[in-house]
Amino acid sequence: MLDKIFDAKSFEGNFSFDMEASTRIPNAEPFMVLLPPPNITGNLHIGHALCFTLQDIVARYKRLKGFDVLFQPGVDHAGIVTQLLVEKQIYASGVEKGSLTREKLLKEIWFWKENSSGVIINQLRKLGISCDFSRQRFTLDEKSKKAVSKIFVSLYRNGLLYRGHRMVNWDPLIESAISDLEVVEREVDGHLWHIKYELENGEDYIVVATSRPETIFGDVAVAVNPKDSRYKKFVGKKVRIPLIDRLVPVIEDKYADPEKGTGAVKITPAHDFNDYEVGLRNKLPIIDIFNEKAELNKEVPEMFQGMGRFEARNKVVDLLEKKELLVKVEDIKQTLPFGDRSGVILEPRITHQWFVNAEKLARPAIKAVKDGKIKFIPKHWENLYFEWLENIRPWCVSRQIWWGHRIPAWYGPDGQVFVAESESDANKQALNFYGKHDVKLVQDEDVLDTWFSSGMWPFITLDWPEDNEDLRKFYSNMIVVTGFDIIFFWVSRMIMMGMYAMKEVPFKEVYIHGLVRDKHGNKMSKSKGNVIDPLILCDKYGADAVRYTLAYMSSPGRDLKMSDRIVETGRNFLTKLWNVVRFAQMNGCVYNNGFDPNEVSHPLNKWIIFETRNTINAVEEAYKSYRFDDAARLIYQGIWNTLCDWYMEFVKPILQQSALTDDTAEGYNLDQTLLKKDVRDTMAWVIVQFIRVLYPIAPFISKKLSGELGATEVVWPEFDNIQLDFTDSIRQVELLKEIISSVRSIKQSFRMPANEELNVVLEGNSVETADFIEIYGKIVHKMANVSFVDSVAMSIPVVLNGAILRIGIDRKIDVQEKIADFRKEVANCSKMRDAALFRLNNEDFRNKATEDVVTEHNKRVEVLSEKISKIEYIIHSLEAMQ
RNA sequence: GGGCACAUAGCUCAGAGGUAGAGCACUACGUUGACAUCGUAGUGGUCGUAGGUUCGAUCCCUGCUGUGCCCACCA
Repeated sequence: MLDKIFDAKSFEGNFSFDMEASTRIPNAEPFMVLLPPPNITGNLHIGHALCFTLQDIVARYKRLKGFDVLFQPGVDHAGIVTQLLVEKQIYASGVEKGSLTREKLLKEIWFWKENSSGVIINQLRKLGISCDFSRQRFTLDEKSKKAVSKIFVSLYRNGLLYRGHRMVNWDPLIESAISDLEVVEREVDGHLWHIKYELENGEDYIVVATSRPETIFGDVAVAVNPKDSRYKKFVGKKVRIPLIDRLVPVIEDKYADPEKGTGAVKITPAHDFNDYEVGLRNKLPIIDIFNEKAELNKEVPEMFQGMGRFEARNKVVDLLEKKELLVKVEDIKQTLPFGDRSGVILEPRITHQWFVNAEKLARPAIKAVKDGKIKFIPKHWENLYFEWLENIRPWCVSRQIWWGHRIPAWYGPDGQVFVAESESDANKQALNFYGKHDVKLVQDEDVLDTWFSSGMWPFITLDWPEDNEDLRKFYSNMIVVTGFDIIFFWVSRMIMMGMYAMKEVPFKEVYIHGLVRDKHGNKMSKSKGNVIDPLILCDKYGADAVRYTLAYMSSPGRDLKMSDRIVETGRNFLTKLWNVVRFAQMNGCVYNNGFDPNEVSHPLNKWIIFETRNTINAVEEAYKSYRFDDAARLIYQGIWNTLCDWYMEFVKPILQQSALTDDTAEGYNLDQTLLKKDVRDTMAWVIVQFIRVLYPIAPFISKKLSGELGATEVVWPEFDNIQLDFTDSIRQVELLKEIISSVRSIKQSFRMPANEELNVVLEGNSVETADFIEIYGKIVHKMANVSFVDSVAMSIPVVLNGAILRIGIDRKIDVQEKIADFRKEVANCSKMRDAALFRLNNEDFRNKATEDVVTEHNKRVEVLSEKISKIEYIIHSLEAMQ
């Protein structure tokens, strides 16, 4: 027997789903859920909890539906983030900055990884995520390394990957190139300094506006627009760069915008993307004035060398002012590029890097989605996907850090590049190239962008390039569930890489979930202190409650506002379910494997079977279309509003001997014991069906309660064999519900105590009144405290659907208020009826509306008319009572 | 500058071309042997705004306003 107190902690810890996750169904239809590998940098946050819960629901649902489900887990090495984190720790422990070696760092990170991935796996278990942990993978494990090298070499040989010397976004803190996607634009306050550039002969000057005066040392020209008459006279002449007196030409270039600044712009090709282009167009030299930390290098006057860029800026401005070369300073808002990981302002920098020709890889990836081979849910995210891929630029994949996939390229002493899957391959190539053995090759120091390997995750996890059954089965039979923020980073790259390596889409569906926010709708962040830890929530309310709540709130394409309060809704529901099973147990309900719903005879049982079947069919539709919110809601309503509020109350008189009279059974020629058994079986059956469909969302409690009821196996409910005729049962139960509600409502509105015993008369012809009273009399008595009689002296009449109920009263009651209510209702009904009539009188409506709608309108008018005349009759009789 | 999404009850959100829904909150009553993490009955909305399409629009289309987000540019 269940405890009175529902305590998730008492049983959730006892379940491990590893076994069932690794139990596969050999010949069934394959289905794979690709878990986005969490970074090894930290704990799981509430966003992970949402993402993983939703995919776990899918995985469990598919398993119940008989698919061969592979739910593949893993963790991501997360290059830059991890390295920054571990470096920080090492430095904090007293190691001096320059002294850290590659070997030492990697050793420390591997140590960190072992610990961290263990923590993550435990957190996944706690959340009940049913991955197959025996197949855990790591984006930097040996198999991944092989696959990454193979793809790298293949892309290189096909001309889709190359080494180039060009301008990239450079992070001076990390001291590495980063990709365009890792750049975040932020608006900051800045200044625009207007600086005099004097002509060579000193007779005149041009004023140039810049937000970066420290870069004047890298200036190689001043550009003006060819159409700008103001500066015509300067073109072709030379101006003097302040402070260093270098002479540079004034050139014409369309890039100079007469509207912006002063219309004359200084050109610094080494430190600005636009200037770089101008430089190329005009064959200007390139003067790089920064080192990799964005400190000024030997190209600048000695007093500036080694200075940081911001310090240099102040100094330059200072000197300019002293030399009266500063015309004015404007305050401006400017949007600057920051590194998303380091948080520092980035520098454009010309370096040697490896690039992927993303434009070519994007074409099949775009086509796959255009052709509908991959569907985004919700669909509108496809726009974002197309927008990005259609304007994609070369993808810089090399990083000047140590943690990651080392680039499989080797250099000869003359700089000759040998790209190979292994060092021995490279040596072979070198032998071939140089024609001699002893040429020493040096491997590229850099590593690959983390997303290079993440993009291969769908086939890396299936042991590609090894040909195997799982790879053939599961590749392209996957779903990916993830947030919109990594559509560019991850989803699109998986599609590009997948189309390239496998010539086929990796997955057919991409479910994009919303962002979890705090209760005010703010983004969660450590600095705001509004972060909700899913594991703390699990401790407080149980993992099932957290899962249920996340599912309940996840309507497609919408963000979720999370709070403890909302999780209570989930917890309360599970408590209710717990008590449902407790009630069933107390009344001897046990799941009976041989129970046949077709055999039940009591209309209450037929009715609840009907309701259960309908609801669960709807739940199935919801799961199929990934409407987790609908699924959660439907189960909630089915259990709480239908099973608890009605059915369980209906059958109490039957289950509880003392309240049972022979009448209840006799109407159906049933032995009391048989009827009781019927109800017990039905109740257990209904509860078990609901528990089964709840299982994907709340697996712990479902397992526990299912077991308590004696249904050891969780399988998806099947209703195909139910052939019952429900018509009469539904009509009767609907009337029953209406009677009970009406009596309760009348009692409340006249401020009668709910437990006051009253007599009622049922007048009507929709069902056989006598039979109805015989079957349901006791139930109505128990639930509404009224007894059916043949007549009453004084009564308050109530209009039911197809019947009138007279509620007997033994004293005069002020019915004025009630009369007013009824009048309001008449007015309401009339309004609705008139609206329907108005349409019916409209020829266009009759001709153009569908037949069903017209029929429905006719029916509505009829029903409303009847109702109105009944209410009017009631008003009349109430008035007579006064 | 280009694009996407959203706007429904006090709050959080579902919803459908044809009679507006839930949970929470609120009001009143209630501890009857599953459950006070509960029960019963209520209150509460011209579905952001202006047009258009339609027999009919809260739903479809367009403009507007507001909110959030993405991309691009900035001397």
